[in-house]
Amino acid sequence: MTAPRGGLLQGTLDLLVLKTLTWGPRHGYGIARWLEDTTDDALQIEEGSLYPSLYRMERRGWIEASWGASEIGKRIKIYSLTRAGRAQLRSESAQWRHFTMAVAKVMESHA
Amino acid sequence: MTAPRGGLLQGTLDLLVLKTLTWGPRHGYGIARWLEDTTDDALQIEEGSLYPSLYRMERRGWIEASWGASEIGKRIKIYSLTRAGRAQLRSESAQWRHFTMAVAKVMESHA
DNA sequence: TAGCGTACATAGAGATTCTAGGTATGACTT
DNA sequence: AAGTCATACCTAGAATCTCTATGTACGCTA
Repeated sequence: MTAPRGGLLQGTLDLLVLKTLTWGPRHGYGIARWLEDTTDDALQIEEGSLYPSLYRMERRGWIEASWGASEIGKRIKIYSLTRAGRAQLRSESAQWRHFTMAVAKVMESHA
Repeated sequence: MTAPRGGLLQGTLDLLVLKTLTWGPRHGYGIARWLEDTTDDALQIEEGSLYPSLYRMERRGWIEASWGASEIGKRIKIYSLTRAGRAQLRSESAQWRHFTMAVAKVMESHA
């Protein structure tokens, strides 16, 4: 589902997660809640999309994880941005802007 | 993949093609050229993405095709929007705006 | 006749997202 | 005490889309 159509996130999940982590380390569940809150639930973060995404990005060296405990005493896996992750975020941000501007040119075309 | 990440079009190809056809019937190759011209080549429309997309949309009843001839005498397949295609375009347009606005909220967040 | 642009088509690979399950713990309710 | 809910992580497999690579065909031009 590109994005794709199957999925509503259309390939932007990594970008969204990386951006979220610029506000400090967070665990997966917390990232999902923050994204949903920030967008007034316009974005729904499915766990079946989120955890594989986190795993991919960790493997690529964009984020790193450590185990900790939440305020209510639950075991959580805390992710933070690496230097490479910051670079990746800059790159994906630029690509996203470039892409959406191109789509906007088409959608706002007249004639 | 999309959206997707493998692909640069992230699942928006159908939307872009439907929008292109609001300016009148066009053949596949012409749609690709128009999109590239309109976006100053920011979007590259691969034929391996375009033709399957046209097939899908024809099968779904969003566009319909008829054979014709180009100005230089080549056999071309001319697509036009159906009523269902116009409805689909309105729907996908709205979803796209909704989605990009949500992403923008995240990307422009501060804190 | 070699090359280029036009024009359509498809198979298979690659990538991402989603559905649908599973495991575990603590807090709160009945 | 038992049931339910929210928190929290994880994974397999399906679905979908885009891309790479390739093939066919024709007309023009150098």
